[in-house]
Amino acid sequence: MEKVGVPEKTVITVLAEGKKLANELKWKLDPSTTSRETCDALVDSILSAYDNAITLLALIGDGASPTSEEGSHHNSKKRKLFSLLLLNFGVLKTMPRWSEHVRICSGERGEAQLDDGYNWRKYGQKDILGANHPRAYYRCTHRNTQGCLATKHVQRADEDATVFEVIYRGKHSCRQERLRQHKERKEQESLTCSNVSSLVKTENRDLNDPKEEDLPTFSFPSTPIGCENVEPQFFSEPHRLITASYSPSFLSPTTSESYFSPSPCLVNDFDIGHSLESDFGEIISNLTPITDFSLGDFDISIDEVDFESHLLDAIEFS
DNA sequence: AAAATTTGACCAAC
DNA sequence: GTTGGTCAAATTTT
Repeated sequence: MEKVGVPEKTVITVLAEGKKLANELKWKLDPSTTSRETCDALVDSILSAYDNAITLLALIGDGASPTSEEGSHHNSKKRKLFSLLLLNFGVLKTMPRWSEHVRICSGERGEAQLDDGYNWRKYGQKDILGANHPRAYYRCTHRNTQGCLATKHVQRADEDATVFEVIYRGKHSCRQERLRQHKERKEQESLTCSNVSSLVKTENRDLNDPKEEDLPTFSFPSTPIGCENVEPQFFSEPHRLITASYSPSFLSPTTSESYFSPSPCLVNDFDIGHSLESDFGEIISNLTPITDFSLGDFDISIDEVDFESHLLDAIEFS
């Protein structure tokens, strides 16, 4: 079994991403040429990169490494393990969640507006018990390339077929080139479109809210959970709520949904029904179970530069 | 050829 | 046993 400087490699991957972003921010820092939103977005991504890196280091440093054994493994195996890791370590569970209601109004031109500026990749659809419409699952397109863990799911409301419930999980730590342009466009539209009502996002940290200081190994620098600065302008600039800072549409840009008829127009607030189901005590207690994992053999192909592999390798060889 | 979606299978958690 | 969430092969789209 070859020994590779894997933890470094992993964290470097993430941090390098953060550095790129920071560099970008540096050049765009001039307020006269760059909007506040752009800077905010960059800062958010940088912070998320830190989050990821710190999470990785926390995993590594916590003796969470299983003893690796011989065997064969493929990428699929790695990916499954990755998901499991995310699950076990509460990386997913602790991610900030918030929801939005999107009301679509017919007549509006469709596809182009079914776009929140983020690049989503649909990875599943599920019929939900008691619901009239299926739920579609999306993850950030840049998950593998940049380690962005943001996901969302979208579901048409039972009571009002013109409303979609969108539940987000996790901040984007990726670069989203389209976002800025998209926001600007939406902003213009909202000035001329009277249909736009209010946009309120509701995060669900109020219930079962762990003290942020209670985060030992997972504590993230400025905002442990990260809800607070997912979209800072929502809190610091309330007057911007109605603008396109968050657009009504959350469907995949290139996707014409199989069951969603398009044309988003206005957004309503929405109180998420369920609470964050895990607190940090649980996370810590969850640190142990992962240890009885045995990973397969080790092969780092040179072309294999995706985040998940790095994470797994990091854990394997820490 | 590459990227995104569809859809049944799979799996952990009730 | 269900159920909600994810995976991944097949398929479609670009």
